[in-house]
Amino acid sequence: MELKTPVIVRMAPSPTGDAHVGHARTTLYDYLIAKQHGGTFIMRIDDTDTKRHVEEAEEGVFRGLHWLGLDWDEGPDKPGPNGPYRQSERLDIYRKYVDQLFSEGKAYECFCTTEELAAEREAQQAAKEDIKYSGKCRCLPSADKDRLRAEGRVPTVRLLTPDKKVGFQDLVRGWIEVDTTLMGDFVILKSSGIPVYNFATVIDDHMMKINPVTRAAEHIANTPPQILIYEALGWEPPQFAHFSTMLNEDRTKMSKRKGATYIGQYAEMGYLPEAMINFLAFLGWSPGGEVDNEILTIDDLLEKFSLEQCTASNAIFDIKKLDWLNGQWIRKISAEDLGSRILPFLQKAGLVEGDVDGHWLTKMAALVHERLNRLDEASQWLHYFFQEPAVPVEEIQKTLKKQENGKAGLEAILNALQEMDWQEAELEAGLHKVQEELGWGNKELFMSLRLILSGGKVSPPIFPTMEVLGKEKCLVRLERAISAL
RNA sequence: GGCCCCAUAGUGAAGCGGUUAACACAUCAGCCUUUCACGCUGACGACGCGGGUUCGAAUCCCGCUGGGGUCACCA
Repeated sequence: MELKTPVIVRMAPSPTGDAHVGHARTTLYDYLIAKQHGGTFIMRIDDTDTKRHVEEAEEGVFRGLHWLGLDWDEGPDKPGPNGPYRQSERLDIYRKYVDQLFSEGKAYECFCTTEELAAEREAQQAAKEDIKYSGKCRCLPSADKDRLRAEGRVPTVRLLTPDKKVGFQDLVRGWIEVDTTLMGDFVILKSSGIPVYNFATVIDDHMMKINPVTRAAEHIANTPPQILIYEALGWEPPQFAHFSTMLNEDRTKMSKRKGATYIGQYAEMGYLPEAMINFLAFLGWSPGGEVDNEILTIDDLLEKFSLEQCTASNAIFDIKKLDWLNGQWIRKISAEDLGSRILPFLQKAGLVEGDVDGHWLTKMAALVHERLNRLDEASQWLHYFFQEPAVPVEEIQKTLKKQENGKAGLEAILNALQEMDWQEAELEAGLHKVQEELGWGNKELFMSLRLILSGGKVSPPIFPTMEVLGKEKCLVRLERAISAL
């Protein structure tokens, strides 16, 4: 189905303090759609729920999105022709349209209390009837209204919903149709004078000329009532696209209790924004056909993305694949870049205070470049560059058990090392020479050296490690080990 | 429970009436290797079930089953 032009998309999060991964994916798709069509991307804050509103929460959402490298053309932080961009600042606008519907007889006041409505619903549930508003206040005589008002009741406004079928052509799912008799007259203006989400959204989307309306699948059920509002106002509904839901491994909706759901958490775990974007893009979309490479930059996505290739089925957030993708991205950036990205994690692990010599940092990054899947793993690979590791005496003895003169051999190595030029290549040549003289096997020589220098059995290749560690530290550790044996 | 959406290997997915049903992650094996990785090669592994339609169905239709969403003066 063709996309109507001009393309103006919007992302409308409620301010929750951080960007949910679902927000992030929708924002990414919005961003791509807008850019691909030379359109506009508007950020709008849906904060009509005053009870939940938290200051700074909006900023938190933006921070997460910005970290990913996503940005928009207009929004609360980017004034433009369609402002204001917070629903809480557009209340007058909504009011006007409520009044219009009211005066046209398309909406009416409802004096039912929350308790009465809850009781009504319960009764319906018990009787296994459809759960919907009965329409009790539809034809309330004005005398009754006055009486209720005098009692102090403040009415809500409900839309008079016609009995019919409403449908729409979803850009990713095709035709979706619902019978309105199932939903009853719904509230459009709360008694507080603030419109309900569905109403505010329609007004904003229409005034901002949003097309297509893009959002997650949980909004499918909101679409029919929204279309009814468009129709009541005499407006033409936009095109809609509902993206698949992201699920936990156990197929439940992603939530805080079941692992990381916020972008900020992924940043802290050491994922690269580039990898996150790459990963999120593939959850609910695929380039289709033959793909030679799944490592895509945002520019690649700009070229390949299409609404048509979006999937309608729910997708499980597979963190293992994210890990792999993140590793791929780590390998893709330069060692220097990796170094600067690793630094905060080394600081957080308490290995580094303040700055580190950039050249040295780059060399360390190079050592772990092919070994990292996440940035936070750097500390476990590099700790011994900053801290003296304990001497693993037992492991060293085990490694040298076939050598009667293990200790003497290590002393010979120490002596030879003292004379060496501290360059990777020199060290390699020099140590091979010592190895020949000693007659030790690879494992005996290099594993014991690795144990002594790094304190463990696993490390990057030994020669570059020695070079980066420096002559002094290496000799000291060797001496320490010899006396400990 | 009503309504809506969805359904290809463990996961992400290609496929749009005729294919030996791609590819990627994960898993397993081998190679590479001075440890760990990276890399390379290979293996395992799928059309949820039942009916139609059709010469022919993963592809179209219906039912079932399963999963998800939604039924608020939340968004």
